[in-house]
Amino acid sequence: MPVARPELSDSRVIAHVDMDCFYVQDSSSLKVRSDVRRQVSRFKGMKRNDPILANWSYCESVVEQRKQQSLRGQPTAVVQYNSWQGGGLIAVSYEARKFGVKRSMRGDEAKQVCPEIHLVQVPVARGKADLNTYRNAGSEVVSILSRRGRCERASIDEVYLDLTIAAEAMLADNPPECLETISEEVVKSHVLGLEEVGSDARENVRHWFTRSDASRRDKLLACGAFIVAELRLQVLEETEFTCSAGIAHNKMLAKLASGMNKPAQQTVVPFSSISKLLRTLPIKKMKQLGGKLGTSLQIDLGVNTVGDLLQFSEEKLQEYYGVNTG
DNA sequence: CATGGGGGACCA
DNA sequence: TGGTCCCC
Repeated sequence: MPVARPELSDSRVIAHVDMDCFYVQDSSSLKVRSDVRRQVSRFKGMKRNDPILANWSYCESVVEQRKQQSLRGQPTAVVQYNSWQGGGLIAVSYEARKFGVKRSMRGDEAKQVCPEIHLVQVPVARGKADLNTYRNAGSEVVSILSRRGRCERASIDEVYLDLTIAAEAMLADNPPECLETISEEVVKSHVLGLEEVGSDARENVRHWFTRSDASRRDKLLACGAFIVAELRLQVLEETEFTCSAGIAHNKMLAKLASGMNKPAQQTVVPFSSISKLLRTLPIKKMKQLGGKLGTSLQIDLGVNTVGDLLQFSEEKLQEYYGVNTG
C-alpha cells in the first residue's frame, strides 16, 4: 500500500479552475478592445452582486458570446445537431437558465420556455459536432494558468493547478499578513467554515487572509487563493472569459469547492473545515462516485455520506470492491 | 434512435 | 487491446 509522506503531500496547494458556462462564452467577442479594458477595470472593483456581472459572465455559452458580442447578457444556448427537434443543448447561459432552460433540452423545447433565446450552432466537421473551437479557447486559458504552476487539463473547460511551489515562495517573501492592500477579488473569496461567523462577510474574509496566528497550511492556502485571484483576472483580461475556482490541499476538495460558488467566484477549503464538510456530503457528489459504484455504496452498504463511509475500513471496502477500487 | 459523443482511467 | 465506468 502506497503511503504518502505527510509533510509533502498534506499541504499541497491545489486549485481547480472551471470555466463558467464555457461554450456560450466564446460567441460574443467584444468589438472594441477598449470596451474590454473598461469592463475589466469595473470588474476589479465590483461587488459580487453587481448587475453588470449579469451581462458579463453568467453564461456556459460564453465561448460563443466572445465571437458575437451582441449575445452578451442575452439568453443564449449552444446547440448541436438542429435537425431533430431543434438539436440538443450542450450549454445554457445563466440568463436562459432563469427561464427554466436546461441542458439536454431540445432546441424546440427551449424556444417554448424562452422564445427570445439565441441558439448558436456547434460547428460540424465530417457530419459530427466539432468542439475544437472550444478546446482551443480552453488552451488560451491553460497557457495563462501555466504561468504560476503545473496544469492538468481535466476536460475542455476544467483545469487542475498545482500552486504549491508558488504559494511557498509567496509565503517566504511576501506573506499575506504583510500586505497593505488586498485586492477586491481576494476579499470576495468564500472560505469554508467562515460563512456563519459574524455579519460582515468581507471583513471576516479579509481577517482570515491576513491574520498572523494562522497555521502554515492555512497561510499556504491563503497564498494560493491570492494567486488564483490574480490568475482569474488575467484570464478575464486576456481572454474575456470568467471562471470559478476551488483552492484546497488536494484535487478532490478543490474540484468540490470550485462548484460551490459560481459563476466568477472562488472558494477556499481550509484544513479545519474538511471533516465537517465531508461528514454530511452525499456520496454521489464525489467525483467517481456519481455512477454505479456510488449507487452500490448506498444500496449494498447503506452508505449515504462520506461520513458514513469512514465507518468502513479500507480492508472491508476491498473485500467488497477489490483491492484497487476499495 | 432521441443527450451525443468523446476522452481518460482502470481492468482482465 | 477491448470493455466498462465515469464525467463533461
